[in-house]
Amino acid sequence: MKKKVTGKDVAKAIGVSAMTVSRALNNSPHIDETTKKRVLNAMYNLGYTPNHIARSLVLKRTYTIGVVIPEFTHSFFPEVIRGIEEVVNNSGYRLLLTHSAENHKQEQAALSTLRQNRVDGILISTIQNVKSNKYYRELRNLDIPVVFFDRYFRNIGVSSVGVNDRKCSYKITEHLIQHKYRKIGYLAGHKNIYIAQQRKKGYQQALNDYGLPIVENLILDSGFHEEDGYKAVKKLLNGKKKNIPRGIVAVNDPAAIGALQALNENGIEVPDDIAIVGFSNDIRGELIQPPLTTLDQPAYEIGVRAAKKLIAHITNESEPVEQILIDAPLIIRKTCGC
Amino acid sequence: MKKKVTGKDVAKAIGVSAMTVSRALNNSPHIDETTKKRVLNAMYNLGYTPNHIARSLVLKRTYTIGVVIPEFTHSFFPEVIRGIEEVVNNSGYRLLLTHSAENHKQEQAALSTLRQNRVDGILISTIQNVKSNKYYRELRNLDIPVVFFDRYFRNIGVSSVGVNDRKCSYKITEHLIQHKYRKIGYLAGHKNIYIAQQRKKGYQQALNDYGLPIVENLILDSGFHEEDGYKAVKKLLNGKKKNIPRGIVAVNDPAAIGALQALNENGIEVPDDIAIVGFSNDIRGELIQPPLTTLDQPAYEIGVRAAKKLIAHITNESEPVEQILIDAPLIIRKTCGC
DNA sequence: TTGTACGCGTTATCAA
DNA sequence: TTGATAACGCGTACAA
Repeated sequence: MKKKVTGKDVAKAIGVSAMTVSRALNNSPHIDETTKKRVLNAMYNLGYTPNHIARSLVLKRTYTIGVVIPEFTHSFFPEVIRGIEEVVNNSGYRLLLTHSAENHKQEQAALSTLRQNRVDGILISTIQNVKSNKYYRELRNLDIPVVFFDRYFRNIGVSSVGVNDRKCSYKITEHLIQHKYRKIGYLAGHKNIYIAQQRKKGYQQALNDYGLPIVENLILDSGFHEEDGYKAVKKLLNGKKKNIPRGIVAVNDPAAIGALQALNENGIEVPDDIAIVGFSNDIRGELIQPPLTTLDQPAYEIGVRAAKKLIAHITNESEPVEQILIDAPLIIRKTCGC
Repeated sequence: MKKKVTGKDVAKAIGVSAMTVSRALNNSPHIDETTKKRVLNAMYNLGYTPNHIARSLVLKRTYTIGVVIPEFTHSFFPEVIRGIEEVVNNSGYRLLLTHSAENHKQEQAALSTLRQNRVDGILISTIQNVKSNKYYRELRNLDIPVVFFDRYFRNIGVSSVGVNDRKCSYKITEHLIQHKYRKIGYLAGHKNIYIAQQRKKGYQQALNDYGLPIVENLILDSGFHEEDGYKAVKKLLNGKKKNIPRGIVAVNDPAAIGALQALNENGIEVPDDIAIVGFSNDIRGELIQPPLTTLDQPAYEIGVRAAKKLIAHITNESEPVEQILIDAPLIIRKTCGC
């Protein structure tokens, strides 16, 4: 294990001051070209690597962006990170990645880690079972800029980037209605999540706009995962016949996939007996039988937009707080039956 | 934007020295319990967050581990990261994530970034088109420990964690042989990648051990992606009949999935006309028609083992260099036809 | 163009 | 148990 070479070592090696080394490194105009070359040469020969830690300490900027993601397994977040990563790297920043595992304590710890590391800004997608947004309101008072992505809150003075859940949910519900479905049920996500609320509202508004009644019994309690959709449909099939819809709008793809499995197991033909649509364009939706009609949640773009907005906040003190909504295109496959 | 509170501020607020604050923070035994409580209280009231940057500068340790991954889209690496993350978090480290995008320049930049940030160690899965391992040999001479994961080199004095490619490839080839397949082809990955070489060797050795000839024409040039498998099989089907095998061992699942698509498009029944097996247990393998027989590359475990080994190297100067090989269990589904 | 002095926020060391 | 001082590696401000 070699000892680390410092700027001073480089300076000593060629008989200049540490400042000259620093100037060579940072392309200062106040340095002779010849001297600069000598320094650069010596750096290379000695295997010098600038100490970003020390640099950060004096500059009070780390050029590092912190990310908090709630889960890793789903294909969505890795894709978002790819988008973030693209922007961040091209802007000379680094990425410090943390993980909340859908757990409040871990999320707090993650935020604390990022702050201790003095990241210049934070991108966060919150955990799901948020009881109140009081905690997140405080992020506004943090000493560094924050941008929410995918899962967000409005009206708390923090910028966010997400899909236009309400509008898109409306769109896919409308798609079913336009194809003559009338009795349309809903597979709901967690009540406390803003996006779940919005998607439900979109579903309800579509029914409303087309003069269809909103039937509470057709709205099934569920969650965001396969097992949630699976259980909800199992329960539905064991319940009263009159509560069984002709079409189902699911809060997301995993829930739809779980539901589809339950339907398949019970010999119910999709879409002939019951149609079903999802939300998020999970990688499996295309392969499952029958292929799932869904909305393409543009993960990569969400990452890109969120990262850009955050860097704007970092760079420009007066960058306006904004709720950025991205449209999710409809992907028509087989489960809608058209 | 509030000004950041320092330890000095906390000290001043209650009339102690900065050292006392530091001691309270680090659970030093040389501090009075009452004083400690006063300090902790003041920290809370002032909203103090320790500056990890400054701490790292003096301690010469960042408690940060750097990761270089070659790609993000595939489901494999996110899962590895989950494993790494688990270990790293529970050991009081942080994760600095970088991305090489299968590109040599970006990989070098990533390593440079990590070194500049003075990470305590590096986990790296190398890019694919490596011409020589000369570059990676130099990692051994780095001033910090390195551990390869998934894609690695042997005999260059650096620890690594990966699946036992040769043995597992042997195992899945043997599976085909034992089910009476005789004319078995191979969909090869890149020549320069160690794991591709190993998998090919496993395939060849299985043929050999069972007294089957190794026919060069049955070994198809290919790559690691869907389109590579797709093209290779298209070419095969347009070529001479005698070169068409009864079974195909693919270097990995994406290649197998691409190949399967080509077979489907040409009306070739799998497994009745041609059987095919993959390697890596891609999330899609289960859903594709027919479901893919493959080997379950234990991504999470690879991440865990690699992170543990790295931390061992960091903590213990004389931790032995080791090539850790993990077994990939066989997952029998439909494409092998048994 | 180059160098010197100082400070960034923290901790190790030694003295009180 | 507590505090003063120096040091970590670098950049800003100023002087030469």
